Amino acid sequence: MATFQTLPGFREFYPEDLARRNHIFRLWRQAANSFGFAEYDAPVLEPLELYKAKSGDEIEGQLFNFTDKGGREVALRPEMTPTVCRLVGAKANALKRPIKWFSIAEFFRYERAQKGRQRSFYQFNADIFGEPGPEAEIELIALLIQCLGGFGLTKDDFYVRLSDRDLWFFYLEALGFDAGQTRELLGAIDRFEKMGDEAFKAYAEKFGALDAAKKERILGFMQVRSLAQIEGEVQKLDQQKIAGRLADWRRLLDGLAAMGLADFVQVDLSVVRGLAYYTGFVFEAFDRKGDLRALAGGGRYNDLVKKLGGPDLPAVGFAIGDVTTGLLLEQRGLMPNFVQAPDVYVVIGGEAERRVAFGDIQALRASGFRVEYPLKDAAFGKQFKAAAESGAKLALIYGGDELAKGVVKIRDLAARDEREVGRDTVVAAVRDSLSGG
RNA sequence: GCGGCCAUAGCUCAGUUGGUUAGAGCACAAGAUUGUGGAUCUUGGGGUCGCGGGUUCAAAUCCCGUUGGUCGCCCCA
Repeated sequence: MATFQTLPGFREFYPEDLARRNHIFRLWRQAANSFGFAEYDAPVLEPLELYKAKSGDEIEGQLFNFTDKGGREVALRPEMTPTVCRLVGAKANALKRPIKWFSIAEFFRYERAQKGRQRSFYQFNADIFGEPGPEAEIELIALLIQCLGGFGLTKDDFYVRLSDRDLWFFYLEALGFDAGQTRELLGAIDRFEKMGDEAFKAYAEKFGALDAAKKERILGFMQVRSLAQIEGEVQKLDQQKIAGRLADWRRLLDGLAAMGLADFVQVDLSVVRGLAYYTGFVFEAFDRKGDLRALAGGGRYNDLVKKLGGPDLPAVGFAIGDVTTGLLLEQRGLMPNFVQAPDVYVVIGGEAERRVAFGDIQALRASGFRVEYPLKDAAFGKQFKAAAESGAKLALIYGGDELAKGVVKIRDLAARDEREVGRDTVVAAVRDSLSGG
């Protein structure tokens, strides 16, 4: 038993694990590139204050934070949003609009691990700054769908639930609730799916029992699953602001439909997301079977850049995690089995043959072939076994006979046939054999 | 921060009412096999039975604590 253990919730990536992680990262990066997003990165360690400024003092309980040797209060980053707001805010006037950025990075949260959640995890983050209209949401939701669809996941595997915190604000305002009550109610709506009626307890304790008729309307609004239903619910309210939101909803849904993504999205006003800083559309991606936690989440946060000291800059973004994505791909059999087979395995007779083979091995590797050979002398039988197990397509045989004749034997391991070529033509012969197969 | 379950070899696990030197399969390594294949056979390395304490003539086994894992609650950026 090892004396030193991995810290709780932290992750080690053995080669097979890293191959899976790289596979996920590769497709995310490909998706972002095809959408014209630019990649950035930033420090893992940030001032603690950055997160407190965004989320409040309570956040400290969820952070890996400490005092550094210079007396600074610091924290390992639990998310990218405040950081990217700072980066963009600092240069906002010099950046071409729209600003479309993404990153793939590791994050840390001091929480108990559970299924799909570790203390260390990776997230793909994509954000658009400087675009106030729903065109930014169209772009991001399309990218989110591609970030899952790229693996072969279909509309039967996952979907994106769409909602709108602004619409909720206006709706509750029209029902006569003030801002404080509205915030509390949005928290209750967020918890309702899990807790049922219990979710409204906190509101009742603060503001007194919820009027039964209004509660009915709130529960009814949560049931809304289409634009037509939104229109039906709000037309009686006759509010200018709500009319504006409806126009944005139409543009958003029309745009997504025109991209052929209508089957991936579902209007669902029961989603509000717990985060108070979201200001408009919010969305979450879920496994259709529903046995995993959220795959991805995001929304509009028009006030955050300014709140963190930058200019007044509208923004939308989302994040998608590697843990839940990996679980879903495993469940659906979409995680490829990664084997790193060499092109060529070199079989070496002995000391003299090894010295000759080394020259050719170097030449083959310099030409881009993946070449392996036994580090120590071994019986031919064992070497052929190793060659077969390695998955190599070809074996090159450097034995006493070949050396004497100035040739190399090339064996096609699958076809089990061999030919001899002159030593000076080995690279060309290997290239020929591999391209022919 | 709170609760349920779990912990024996790298992995999956067996281990009798507490009783000799803790086992198997897989994996790994060597040999059979000094010029041809993923098989087979033989052999080998690998264990503080998570850790600490207690009960007992005797503990992998029973008790307490602790650490870690896992699942859930709170939270979820």
